[in-house]
Amino acid sequence: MRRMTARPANAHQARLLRLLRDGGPNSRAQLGDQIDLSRSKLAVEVDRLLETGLVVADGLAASRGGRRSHNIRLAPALRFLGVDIGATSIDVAVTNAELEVLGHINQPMDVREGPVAVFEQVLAMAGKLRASGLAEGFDGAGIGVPGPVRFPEGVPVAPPIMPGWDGFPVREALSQELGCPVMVDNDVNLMAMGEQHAGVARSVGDFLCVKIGTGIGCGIVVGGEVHRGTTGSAGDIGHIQAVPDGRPCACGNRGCLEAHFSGAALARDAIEAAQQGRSAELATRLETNGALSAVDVAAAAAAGDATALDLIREGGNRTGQVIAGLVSFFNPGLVVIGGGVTGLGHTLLAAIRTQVYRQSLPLATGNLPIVLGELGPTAGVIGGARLISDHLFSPA
Amino acid sequence: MRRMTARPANAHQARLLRLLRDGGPNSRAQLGDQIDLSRSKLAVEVDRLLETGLVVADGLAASRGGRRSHNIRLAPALRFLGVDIGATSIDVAVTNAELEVLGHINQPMDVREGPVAVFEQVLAMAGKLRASGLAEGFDGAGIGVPGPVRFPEGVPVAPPIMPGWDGFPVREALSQELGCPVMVDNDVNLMAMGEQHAGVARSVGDFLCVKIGTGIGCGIVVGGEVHRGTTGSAGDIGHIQAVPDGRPCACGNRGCLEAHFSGAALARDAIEAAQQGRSAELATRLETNGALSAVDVAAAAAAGDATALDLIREGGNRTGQVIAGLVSFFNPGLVVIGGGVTGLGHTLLAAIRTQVYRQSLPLATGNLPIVLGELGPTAGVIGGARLISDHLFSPA
DNA sequence: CTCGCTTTGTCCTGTGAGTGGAGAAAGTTG
DNA sequence: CAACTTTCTCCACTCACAGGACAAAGCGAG
Repeated sequence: MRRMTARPANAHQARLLRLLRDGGPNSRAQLGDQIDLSRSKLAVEVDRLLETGLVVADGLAASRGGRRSHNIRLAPALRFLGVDIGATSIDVAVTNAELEVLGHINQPMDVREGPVAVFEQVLAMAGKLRASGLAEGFDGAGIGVPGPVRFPEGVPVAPPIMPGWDGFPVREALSQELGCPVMVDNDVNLMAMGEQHAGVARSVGDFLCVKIGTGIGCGIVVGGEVHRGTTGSAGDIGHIQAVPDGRPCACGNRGCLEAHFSGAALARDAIEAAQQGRSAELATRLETNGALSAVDVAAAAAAGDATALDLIREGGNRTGQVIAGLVSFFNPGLVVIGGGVTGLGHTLLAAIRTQVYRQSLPLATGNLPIVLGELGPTAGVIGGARLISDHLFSPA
Repeated sequence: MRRMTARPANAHQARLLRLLRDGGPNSRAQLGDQIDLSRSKLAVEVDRLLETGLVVADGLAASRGGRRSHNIRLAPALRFLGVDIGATSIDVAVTNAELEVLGHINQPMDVREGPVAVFEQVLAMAGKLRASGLAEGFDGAGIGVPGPVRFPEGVPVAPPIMPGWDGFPVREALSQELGCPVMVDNDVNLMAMGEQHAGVARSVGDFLCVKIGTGIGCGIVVGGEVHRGTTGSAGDIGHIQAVPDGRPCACGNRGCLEAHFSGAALARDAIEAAQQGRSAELATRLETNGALSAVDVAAAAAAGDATALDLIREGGNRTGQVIAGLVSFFNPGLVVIGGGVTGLGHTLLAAIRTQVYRQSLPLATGNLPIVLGELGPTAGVIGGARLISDHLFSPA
């Protein structure tokens, strides 16, 4: 099947496509209420979109006291692929044009195996989704990778945790393999876009989205747009100093936030605590599993283990301290906490909140919600779909 | 004289006004090269602007091998007022429509004397400039105040160092007194706009402008626009924790950057050093002046005083540490250092650079210039003129 | 000085975007 | 069936804008 060949011809059409994406099916009249165009002009643009096949008119809506309206909706066959490549696993999902997740699969995989191996896996996963009948093909894909990206070209630059990816033409390669347009971004930015589109950050213009997983990063949204920085490394807060003369970090400095709190650091601390006999709960788990991860710490904490709770609290304090600085600096309207370690839940959140509310200025924190992301692992893939749809739903 | 009554009627006219402001006089042909309009349409819009009196055509330019062009320029009588209210002094300047400073005066004054006293002073200074023949009146004024501002209304909110200003309708009050449109912003943002318009930050889209004066603040420019944050307190980095369990700060916390390094903190440290006999140079100055300020420390350092140099270096290190975090987070294309203590010059800059280049990620610092502002005390007033001209030169 | 060339500025017409009103189509309620 | 509502279509008019033709003004060479 030939996929989405057309693109909106002008800003009006782009606007209409986004309205349909974000608001679902709509009548011409309803669209007219949301866009600053006369009914006649609107009708013309809708007709042109119908001609291109990007949108379809199917069926009539129930009457609201007058003539029944035609349902205008985005082509139901449109499919976007959202791919979230994490440090240790890959998420792939298909969405329809409204960015609703139709299917989602996750596979463990170490990103350090390199782009070739990872892409093989991604393509296999995409193929599986297609084979299951959810899509006949993909009209676009948004990919997140755990490192800085030169956004216009879609190429990772100097990514610390994914050697072998530096300069690899991710966008071009995947675009060829998938046969559709591809956009690439940092995984944290994707998460921010996901929460912005369908999560807690709807209708917030300026917010921060802190992702604590294997590493720590922060998506920055200014005026509804992701801020990527001059070299694409904006939001890389894992190597901000959290503890003066603290632990040595892989980056060569000492006391980086990431060295003191992240999925990796937490696991290491937990193992140490277990081996030193400071926590029976963790020791048991270490013995049965042979290893420990953030999930074990969360479970131990849930079981009331004091050491586990301490670990979480201390990490939350460190993180909160750094976030407090960022809040003073950036003055966001919302802070979202997400990523793998959010399983640590309320204990973590409470520690972060305490630090931020105590250390930042009242004016900046006065009305500042600090909340967990509500989309979990789907934030990234929805963000990917959103990224590519924003691209495709803009004037050619 | 009646002042600027007209406003640009559409985006084209606004664009033309800004081109003329930033590029000086221009022929119709040259304007056509810089704007995406046909010559005919351009001519129409220029004619309309000529009718309103906002621009004038005076004289012919030298021939460049063909017909001589008319010089189109902004009305030469247009005057903007830039006002920079600092913690301890007031700067007022008049500019022409091209934002060139025609006259600039400075008066010491403590902002804590409150808005009424300060405005009396500002009006007196503005009157002096007018009386000197530099302006027959003002077409607009941009005011900077040393605290957070609710920008749309032009009202300071919860300003820590200027009690008595909270909620005072600065914009409205001054607009009445001056009889012209007024815009109000944080002084740090004004400085950033000044350096962006006429200083080191020309042609840089994303940059930070750190102002170290009585307090410490940071102007944030994203994509050419000042980021003010949700409550107008963005850039308030003076109360980011720089030293864990450090000195008590007026804000109630400990170890704030501002408590360890700022004009006020530096003066206090210098007096302490003088009294403890750690610096003969500073002691002499303390005796003759009865007090010490950042200027004295700068002079002592220039004279080779080791203690003074140490004070500067340590402050620079603290500041650099905080900036390093912000650089990792924001990934700017430039960092500008300005404000009163820039008299400390190269010693300070070197300390800041060392910390930033050591602590931030190579990708973020790789090509990051860290420089002193080049406009000094005029940055703020030029920024003020820029602020109001941006406002007036936008579609009504 | 005249001729050819260049640059600048003006005029005019055609095209297409966009508005707003009239009214047709399709429904509901009484 | 009449009166009223909502949705959608059609049409005429306005205005923004492009682009070409052309006039105005200047330079340099012969």
